[in-house]
Amino acid sequence: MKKENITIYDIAKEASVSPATVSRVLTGSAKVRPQTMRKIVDVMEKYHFRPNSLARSLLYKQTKTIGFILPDINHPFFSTLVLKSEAHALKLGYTSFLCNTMNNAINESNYLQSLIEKQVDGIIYLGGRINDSVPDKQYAEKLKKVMERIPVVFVNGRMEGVDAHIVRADEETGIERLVELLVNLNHQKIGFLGGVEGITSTDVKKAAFIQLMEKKGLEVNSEWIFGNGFSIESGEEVAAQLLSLNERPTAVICANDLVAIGMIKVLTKFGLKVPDDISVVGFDDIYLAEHFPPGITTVSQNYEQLGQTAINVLVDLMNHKQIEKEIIVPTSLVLRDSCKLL
Amino acid sequence: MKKENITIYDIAKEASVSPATVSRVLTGSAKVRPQTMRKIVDVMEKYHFRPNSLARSLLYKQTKTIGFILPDINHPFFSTLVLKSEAHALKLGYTSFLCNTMNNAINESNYLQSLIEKQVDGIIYLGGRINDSVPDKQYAEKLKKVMERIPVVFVNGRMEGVDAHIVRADEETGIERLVELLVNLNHQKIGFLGGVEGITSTDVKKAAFIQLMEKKGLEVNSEWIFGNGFSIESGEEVAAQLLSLNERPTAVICANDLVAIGMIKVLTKFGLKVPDDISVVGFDDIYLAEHFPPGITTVSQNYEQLGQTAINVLVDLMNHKQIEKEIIVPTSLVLRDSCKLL
DNA sequence: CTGTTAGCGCATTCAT
DNA sequence: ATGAATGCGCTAACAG
Repeated sequence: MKKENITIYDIAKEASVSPATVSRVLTGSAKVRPQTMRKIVDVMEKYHFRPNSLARSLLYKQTKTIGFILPDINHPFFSTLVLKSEAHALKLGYTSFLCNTMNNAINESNYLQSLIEKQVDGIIYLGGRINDSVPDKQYAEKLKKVMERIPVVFVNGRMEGVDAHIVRADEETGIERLVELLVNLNHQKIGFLGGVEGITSTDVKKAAFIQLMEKKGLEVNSEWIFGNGFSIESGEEVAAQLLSLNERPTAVICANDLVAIGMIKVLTKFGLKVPDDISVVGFDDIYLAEHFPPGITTVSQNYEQLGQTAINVLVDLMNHKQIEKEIIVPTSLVLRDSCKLL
Repeated sequence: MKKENITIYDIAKEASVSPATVSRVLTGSAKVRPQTMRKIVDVMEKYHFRPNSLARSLLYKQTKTIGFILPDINHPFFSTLVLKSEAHALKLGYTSFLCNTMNNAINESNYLQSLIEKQVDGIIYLGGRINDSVPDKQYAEKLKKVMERIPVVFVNGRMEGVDAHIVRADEETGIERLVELLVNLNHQKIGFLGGVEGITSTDVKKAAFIQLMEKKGLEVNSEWIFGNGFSIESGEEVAAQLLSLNERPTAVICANDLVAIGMIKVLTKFGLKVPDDISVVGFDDIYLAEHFPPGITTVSQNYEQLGQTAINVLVDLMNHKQIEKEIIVPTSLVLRDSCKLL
């Protein structure tokens, strides 16, 4: 079957006008006599006519479309961020392509290619290779080429050698708040667990942690800094490791809430109570952090603001507005019940 | 700035060939002399040329694009299902539009409109108005019109008066397994909590529950059937209500895992232990069900199979293959530790 | 094997 | 206020 589309020509013929006039009522670009207008609108409704945005986009050279590149929509951090971003984009008239790379570099390249061919007006890069502290040279080059033609915004990431516009949550300050909180609760033996070495968000957090600890004259015990991953499962592993330590920290900061959840789960299983026996804090404030017992003290990414800012920057870029290279969105401490006075 | 795109004409000129020949190397639709081919490929690479898929789609009348309509990507059920579906769609060469309606009818209509204008090849309808047991007449009509031109697949939903292709998890059998499990554990006083009256998935489950209970000669106490929502919060409310009951069931089936989580959280807070004092089971097997203490016994939606099937049906529809109107994907019982022998 | 031409559906000149 | 003609970028005839 040939998909026989209804076009403005069909409408024009039936309404005994020219295609141009139909187009005028579609765009409102010029005055049309009310009488003709009515006739045209009637015919359009009769056939449930909708203009083909492909044709329009081909002409206008814009598609009102944004591509999101991210590792995994199933991770609450991303699903929340995408949700908020997409909602804001919709308000601004943009529809969103979703590209889950599953941390697969080939998927990532293919998706990038596909987005370009589909002529998206801009790309929001939420994660993937842009988070590698030591990025793939070739991919960086490709990304730079892309950015010459299409606006790209990195969220919570940066790629060495790629001078992209960045919108990021203030993870440093978030970590600092966490450290200060724990110190105020008399903790001195504090660990940092989970995350992945070489991924910017982990490196940033770890660096902020170490720096403030040292500044406060507290020991940074490298035995209390380990872990590999962002999932509940990796939190479970980390907890097991922690349990086997000779000397344990009295409090740990986890790379994110999922890791904290995994930790708490295993610690509890082995009879350690959180926060009575050990204080555990997370990061991200995924919606679960509130509900997972005992309620996890964490740092909120302020998803709505982060998402909206990213979209706003992207749209500004599309409109060739001058705009700062890096915008930092504040994070905020969320107090719950997973840490207590030592 | 005018977005000056590189086109096959530019490539053709620089390679001293005709646009048609460039097109041929792009599509592989006809033989090109290796020598000419090389020349063309070189020029294409030099300019990082990528064909404009809008032009191509305009011609082919297909965009290799699928639209997903769903309430909220932040809900783990949807995020998992979308993830699996999108991955499969990608394998088949399709890119996905994401449309979060936030249960807002206006958003839903707008998105539907937008998807049509963007000429998506098909629509996967994961939730929203298609789940209303008593659907909006006008919207149903609109949907029917859409379906005349674009394949649509409903997942876990149906809409009265709209004869759509449906792919759904076997929720009835899932509920039956749950009931049987609880009965085998000697429970007789069983409640069904959460969900929303008038939403098909809730109605289906509730009906299956009542039917099997009656068949087994067990009392269906209407005081043990209540709740309004699919969230953790609604689970919390439901738990509070449950606690105020004169006579309580010994086991409850929750409309989904989030409700179960909310319930368990509040019950625990009020000193009731799950499963010791009351058995609680969920539905969906979101990834949290495994990790939320004590580990929630539930029914898996088999996301991967469900998602793949939905995409396969949609693609078959796009290829005008004859295909069953309704495909039921099996669900499976997942045993964990939230219920025990009475 | 390669070039020329027409058309996908729409919006926009330029006329009238 | 309206119509005719043109082009957005690409591919599929149709020639040669």
